[in-house]
Amino acid sequence: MENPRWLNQEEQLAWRAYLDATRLLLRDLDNQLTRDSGISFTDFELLVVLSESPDRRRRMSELADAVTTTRSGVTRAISRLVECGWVRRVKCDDDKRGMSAELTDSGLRTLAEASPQHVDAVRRNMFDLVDPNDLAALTRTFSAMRNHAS
Amino acid sequence: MENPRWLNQEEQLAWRAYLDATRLLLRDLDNQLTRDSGISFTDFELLVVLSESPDRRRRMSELADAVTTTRSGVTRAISRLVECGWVRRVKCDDDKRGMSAELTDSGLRTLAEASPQHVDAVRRNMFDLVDPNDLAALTRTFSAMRNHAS
DNA sequence: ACCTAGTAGTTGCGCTGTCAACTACCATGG
DNA sequence: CCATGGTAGTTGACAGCGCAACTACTAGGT
Repeated sequence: MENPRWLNQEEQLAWRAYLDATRLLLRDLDNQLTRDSGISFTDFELLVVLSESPDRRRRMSELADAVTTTRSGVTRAISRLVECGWVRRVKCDDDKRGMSAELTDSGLRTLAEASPQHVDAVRRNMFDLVDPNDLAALTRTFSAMRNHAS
Repeated sequence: MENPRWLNQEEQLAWRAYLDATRLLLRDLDNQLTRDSGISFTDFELLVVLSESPDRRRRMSELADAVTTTRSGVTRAISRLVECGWVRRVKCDDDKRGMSAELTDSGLRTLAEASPQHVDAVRRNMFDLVDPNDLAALTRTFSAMRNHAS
């Protein structure tokens, strides 16, 4: 690495703003959810994925992919959610190793109650601040990054 | 909250891409740093801030602001860095409550060795994938978000 | 000078997340 | 039909982080 390609002025600006804003945003969203609905952000995301799944049910490993975490992370998160009565563990019949998580009615209700305030927070702290002409640039950039990391 | 302003299609796309890409990127950078240089990403950021400070020295609370963390987070991180010999704790003489962290020569050397590979990773996983015309949009957006959260 | 409200930093605690190791199971080839 | 390499999920050990409580100190008003 004899000739490092340092970031130029503008890239540094973008980089720091991105890091700072993201950390602030994620902490904020987590606080808002915990305070208003007693759910952590990660748990909320899992509930969302489950609610959008056929039969409100999804394999553990698919959940891990869907929210970009490890399998063990999902195991523990689902354990929490089961504890709360929002999710049920269901054995797969086509793969005896497999486990699915299934959203309960209570979980769906909780999600429905938490969602409006959450979207509102996402709007206030992000999308209300995004110039409409810039939205496509964000999508382009982060899609490219996600695909690259895949 | 009788009329939640749900995200539209494009906003949802942007939102998920942003979340996924960011998590992947941060994990990746942390792994790269740990593997290649034995430093975590948070610790690295602190070393950078210190290296840019007058006398390579900075108050604890300023460090917390600079990297968008809590004070307790900084206390523990600095303890780790002191343990490694990369940072020294220095009492403030103008404020007897105060503490500063000071980068040691060894810390500076470590930082200098780690940086090229790190910037390279940041480039490969982010800036190489950003259309130059989109960079300003990123800066605008995240600066606005940071200011809003402040 | 003193009292009080506030700030700087640290620490105990609990929570969450990751890694590596483990068990149970699948699936392919001989 | 069994052996073998790979996959699904869980768990134990462990590290990092945030909150709240605490100590030490500052600063402004009286």
